[in-house]
Amino acid sequence: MARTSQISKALPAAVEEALTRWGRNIRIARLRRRLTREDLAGRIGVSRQVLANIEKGKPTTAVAAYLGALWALGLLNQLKNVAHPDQDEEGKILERSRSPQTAPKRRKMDDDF
Amino acid sequence: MARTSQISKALPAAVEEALTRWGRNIRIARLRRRLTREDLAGRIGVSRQVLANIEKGKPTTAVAAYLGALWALGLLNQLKNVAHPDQDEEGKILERSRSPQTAPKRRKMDDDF
DNA sequence: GATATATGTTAGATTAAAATAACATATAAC
DNA sequence: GTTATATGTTATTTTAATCTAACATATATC
Repeated sequence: MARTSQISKALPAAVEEALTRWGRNIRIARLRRRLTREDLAGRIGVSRQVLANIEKGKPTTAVAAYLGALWALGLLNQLKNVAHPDQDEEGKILERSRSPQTAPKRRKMDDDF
Repeated sequence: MARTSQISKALPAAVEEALTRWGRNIRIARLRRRLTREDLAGRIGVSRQVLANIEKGKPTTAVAAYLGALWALGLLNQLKNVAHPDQDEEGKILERSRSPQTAPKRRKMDDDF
């Protein structure tokens, strides 16, 4: 990315762990399918070095490369509901704790989806 | 990333959709928590422009920025088992279909975890 | 009306991500 | 042993992601 963000330079442990595991799992899925790095990288649309970085859990790699790997492996569906509002229990509680329509504090694009 | 990968230039529809939804959900979670872009961006460790890109689902943004956003919102746990081998039904079938130890086709780092 | 705040948008500079290539190593097949 | 393949590793070049900053817009508050 260049000018590497703070987040990528000082990774929270939980993020680092998630990335490491994610990469490891992608590697296992690739090997199970008997795909070489070059094969899978070609299907994803990245160089084999980038796929190597993904399997290492490199934080500065583009999100599309990671998702592309999952996609090429047929595992993307698992990500569909990440951060889905219905599953955000804390967010739901916070929202409920505010008087339903009494808070005129800047509405606008709360519901423009 | 620079020299933008193929994957980021010609996104598979499923990946684009996943990213768009992901960004949208992050935005909703942020608003529910009454956090400004600047606030959340600060907690993540990115500029507010990068957070804006995330909420738009930009494919070339670093994966750590996306995961950092989930982390800062307390939603990272949802990602823990992405591509987990135990949940990779197709991969498990493929592995089982190979005679257990009869295939000497390059073993080596199948199990170094 | 005026003010403050959040977000949208743009521009320039910095810096490293990604591509490509070459070479090394390790295993499998012969 | 040799050959072929997969992966690891390094270097160079290209390119754009991120930062910072400034300005515009829209809403909320006064």
